[in-house]
Amino acid sequence: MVTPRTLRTRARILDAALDLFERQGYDATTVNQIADAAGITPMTFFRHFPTKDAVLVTDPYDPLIADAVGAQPADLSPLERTRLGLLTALGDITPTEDTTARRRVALVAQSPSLRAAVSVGTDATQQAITDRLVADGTDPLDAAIAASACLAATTAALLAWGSAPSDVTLTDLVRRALAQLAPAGATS
Amino acid sequence: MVTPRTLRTRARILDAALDLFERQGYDATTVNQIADAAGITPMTFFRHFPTKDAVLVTDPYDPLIADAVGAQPADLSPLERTRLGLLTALGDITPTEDTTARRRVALVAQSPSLRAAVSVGTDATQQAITDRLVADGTDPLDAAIAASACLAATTAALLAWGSAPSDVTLTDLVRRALAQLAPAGATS
DNA sequence: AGTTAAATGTTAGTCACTAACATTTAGCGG
DNA sequence: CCGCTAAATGTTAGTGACTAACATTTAACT
Repeated sequence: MVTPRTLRTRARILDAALDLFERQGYDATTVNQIADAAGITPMTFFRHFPTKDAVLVTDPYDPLIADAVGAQPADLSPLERTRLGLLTALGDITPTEDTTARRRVALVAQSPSLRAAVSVGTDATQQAITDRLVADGTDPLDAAIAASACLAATTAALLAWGSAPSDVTLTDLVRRALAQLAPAGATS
Repeated sequence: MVTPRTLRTRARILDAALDLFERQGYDATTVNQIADAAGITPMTFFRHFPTKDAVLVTDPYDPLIADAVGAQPADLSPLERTRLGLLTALGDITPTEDTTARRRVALVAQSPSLRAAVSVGTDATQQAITDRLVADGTDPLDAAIAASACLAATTAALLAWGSAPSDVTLTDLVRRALAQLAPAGATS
């Protein structure tokens, strides 16, 4: 059940955490400090976020992305299908860009331990794409290669976006990243 | 100072850890158990390996790889330089393939938390390659994209190798992985 | 306003990992 | 073979992320 109270508490944790992370760094900030600043107990923190890094790392877009990949013409190479699928999905996702998104990404880009946390999420997305490709008859290894390479390029663009000038859009950077993986002479 | 005693202890820890990981899984195995099985103290474990996952995850090849990338013709695209550099470096690295390598990789492939640990190492390698490309005048984002995409494909091949039939060599799989990132019609 | 389920608090614990200091052990010269 | 010394190990005590079980409060809805 999603009650208003839950949302309020969640928002307060998020505010407190982002603030502390930016002021003292991610590693130097303890969950206890976040809980204190949010006026709650450490236990309550973990009821809203399964781990400390979950405050910064969340991406529930896996099914959407996998579907977009699956919707690409099956006669293309796995890499092309993944590439075009990601570009398509990008259009559906970026509208959500709220103001805190950039703060989050900038923080993630700074800490190696956080990038590890991101990689867990990416791993799930990769698996979703891979499964979808394999279901269409692609060899599992080829599928995993295509998915992981495209996602790695996308992630590189995402992290760069965190510290890019504010007039640079995420969409631009991701397009540029995926363009590098395009077969020579492709236009999209 | 590398004394024989140090090497013995290190080997005993490694044996005990691999054995326990394979029998009970990585997450279900505690450092205390490893220390007990190796006849040492938990503290001593951490003097030989900085973290629990360091027993399985180690790759000191960064400078070698970065150099191989830098040695590729500078008029190629960043992606091509990275791709060819990795293929070159592969020849210098794979001879080290000892019997436990496959056990290690197979274990890593199974646990998400371990793949996160791998990604920390990969991250360092990516940075090394990126720096090298940037030093030659490549745009930082383009460099990061090329490095991360190529490494992601390589990692996918590595993980697949862990559970591949024993007559499949790592070299074959990596070549296949990187071939997918080649411009259309390339031969190497 | 009262009921009740959802949200929070409390307590006690595990596990990875660290710091400071004490103790043992192995490798070395005599 | 013996002692000396530095390297290796042990001990103790602690921090921080995270969990389980149970008690308590709070807010949504009638």
